[in-house]
Amino acid sequence: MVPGNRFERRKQRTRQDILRAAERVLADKGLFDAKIADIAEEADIGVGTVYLHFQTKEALTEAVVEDTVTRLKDTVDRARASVESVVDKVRVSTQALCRFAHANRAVFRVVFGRGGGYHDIVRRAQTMFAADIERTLAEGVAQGVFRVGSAALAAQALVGMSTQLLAWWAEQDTTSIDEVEATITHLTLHGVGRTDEGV
Amino acid sequence: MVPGNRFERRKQRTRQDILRAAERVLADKGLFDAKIADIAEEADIGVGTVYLHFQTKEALTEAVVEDTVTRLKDTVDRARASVESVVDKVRVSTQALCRFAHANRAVFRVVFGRGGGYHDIVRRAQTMFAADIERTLAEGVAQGVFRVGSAALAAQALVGMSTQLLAWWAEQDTTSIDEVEATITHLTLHGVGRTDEGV
Amino acid sequence: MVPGNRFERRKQRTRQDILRAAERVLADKGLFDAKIADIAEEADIGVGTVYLHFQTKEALTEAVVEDTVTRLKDTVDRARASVESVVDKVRVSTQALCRFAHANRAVFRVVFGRGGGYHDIVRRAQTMFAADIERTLAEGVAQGVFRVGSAALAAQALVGMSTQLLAWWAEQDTTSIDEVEATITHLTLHGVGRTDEGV
Amino acid sequence: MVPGNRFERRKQRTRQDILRAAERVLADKGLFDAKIADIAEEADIGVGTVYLHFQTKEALTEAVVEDTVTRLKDTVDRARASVESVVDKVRVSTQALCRFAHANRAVFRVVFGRGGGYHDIVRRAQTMFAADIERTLAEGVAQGVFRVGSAALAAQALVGMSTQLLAWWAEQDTTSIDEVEATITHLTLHGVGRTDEGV
DNA sequence: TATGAATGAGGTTTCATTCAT
DNA sequence: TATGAATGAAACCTCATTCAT
Repeated sequence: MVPGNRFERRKQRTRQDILRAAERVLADKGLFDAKIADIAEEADIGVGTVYLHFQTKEALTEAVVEDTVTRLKDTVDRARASVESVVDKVRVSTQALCRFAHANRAVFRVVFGRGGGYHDIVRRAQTMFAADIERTLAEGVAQGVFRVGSAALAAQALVGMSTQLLAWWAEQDTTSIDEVEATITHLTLHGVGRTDEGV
Repeated sequence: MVPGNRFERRKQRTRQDILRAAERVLADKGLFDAKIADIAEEADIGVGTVYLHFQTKEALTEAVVEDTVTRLKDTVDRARASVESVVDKVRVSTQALCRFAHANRAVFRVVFGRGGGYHDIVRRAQTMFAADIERTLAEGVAQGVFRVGSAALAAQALVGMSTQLLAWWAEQDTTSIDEVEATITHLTLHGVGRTDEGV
Repeated sequence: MVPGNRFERRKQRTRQDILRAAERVLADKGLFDAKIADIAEEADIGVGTVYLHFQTKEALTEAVVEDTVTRLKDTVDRARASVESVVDKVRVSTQALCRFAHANRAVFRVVFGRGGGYHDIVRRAQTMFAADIERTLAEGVAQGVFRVGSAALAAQALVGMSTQLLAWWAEQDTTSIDEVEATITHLTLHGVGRTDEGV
Repeated sequence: MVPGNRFERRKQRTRQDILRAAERVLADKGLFDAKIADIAEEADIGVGTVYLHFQTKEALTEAVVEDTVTRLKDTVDRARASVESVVDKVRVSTQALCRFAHANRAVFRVVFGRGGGYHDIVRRAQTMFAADIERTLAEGVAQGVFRVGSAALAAQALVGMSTQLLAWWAEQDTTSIDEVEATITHLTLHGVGRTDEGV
């Protein structure tokens, strides 16, 4: 009823159109070869309209990245909160991460793949994820379930491993996401070493 | 002695000057904000001279990356060849990688850090490293020392873990390279799990 | 009373709102940095509404200038008509000009200050003022009261002197308008020369 | 002989080419409708070359204005220094100003005409000229030759009168520069009043 | 071989104007 | 009549590459 709402709704829809178009174009051309004109054309709007919604090209790409990172963090946080044991936390957060990558393959490639780390926001995101994992690791160590030298370093390493492997996976077509999930989970919990020695 | 040789030597020296200058500028400004003019100035030569040695900017950055990757691969290969057991191969190649990162901090940041994966050559390098590790893993599995689902996936994951952690380390100043090495080795062999349960 | 009148009155009021807002914005940002969007916001209306009242940006700024020039000319004309002698005409028209500048400082700065002469309308206005002054000068010369080489040139020069000095005055805060008036009047009638030599 | 000199000479020649082309284009199209591309074409060079010599469009127009103002000030200063009496100083500096305007008609129109005052540098220049004149006026007053209320205000007014009249003259073709000079000199010394009353 | 001024295609960004509601 | 999101032409500026010296 209120006119402001109608305008506002339309504006928000256009904003979402731009974000989705940007995701597609960025995934297609990469973070540095994507031109604003390409994105505008993909969204089927004028170039000026992009600047009505985002102050600079930088701001647009940051919005794409931030949008993705926020959704991913929500997903992983919810998964982690749904279980109790630290081992389960590792399992389900890995599962959530892989499922997200599977459902958002193109944009995942943009954000965590080639050139993704170029943006501060990705680094901040990795730091956030690492902080969460560090807490779980510390808890596991306290419970005598985990053993790591430095929880902080280990967390950083595990985030690196997961994102790199998923970025690699997202670039090719020969591996199922389930295999990736199994690999991450197994390496995280046991590394490459045998754990059945006494069996 | 022959004049041709003297010219050739001078030419090679200039080429090396450019490569070293490029490493510094790339590390300083990043892969996309580094201008050819910056590199020429850092090398204290004219811009035109750069184009006498490298056909395009792309060729120059690839040369920087390739130079680094080649030296790194030599180092790791030699280390790996110096020992027999698969566990030792993991240990010494991790050690070699970390020492190289320590000795080539700036350029390591360029090649494996933010935006590094943007270049095909880095991806090819990661694939090469992964292939070597995959062979070691397969050998270890055959010996009953290692246990992994897919050696190929695990190798990719371990390369990702190592390079990401080292890239992170190279950006900051609070962690010693030895801690990093210990973390990578431990996670690779055991993950975060306890392996002394029966002890 | 008639509906048409009410609409008409409202329309005229909006038009005046836009003109006043334009004066403020133009004075604030200058003739070339003032955006239509700025003016619309200052007037608290939509940008589209501006175009219901003025066909182009040019038309709006011309309206601002013309409005000011018209009011100024009315004021000066009335003053000039109120006295008889040519010397008094000089005195009172200078006085009227200064009082107008004092009462319309911001818009005076726009119209006669920096960049003002960019618009044809200002040049036409100066020509109109100059024509009036020229007539007074010619009359004074005929009466043997004034002595000038070319009344046309002198008129142009006097208009330039007055508007420039007032534009300068309008930009700063250290001089009273009365001093300015005295200066213009004195220079117009006597220049910098002593006129009391024989006294 | 020294290569640097040859490069430097060529560079300076291009710089001058650009400045001259800019003067022509600015005079032709005005300070705000002149595009960098127009100037580059007029100078018969690439657009990039303009930016090799001037950091921004603003810097280029400032250079044009500053160049003109500097030459003008030199001319007037030299003229003023060549005579002793304050009345002669008024005469010869007016003469120098008019001759400069005559010899640099197009660029004079740019700098002191429509839109010229938009640039700070023009305002600063007017202030400098006014300061010189103020000193002469004060000297004349001390000698009992001149009579003004405020030397500062009078100086500002006289600068305004001269530049405005010359800008007007530069726009049209019907008046000789000598008439303009005579008018400025006469108005400056005597205003419009008769000074021969007692004769 | 070395130089660095010159080039110009191509990118980002602005803003007067339009038009569907 | 009023609105403000949308438009796109056109401007500024960058920088990899060339070329005359």
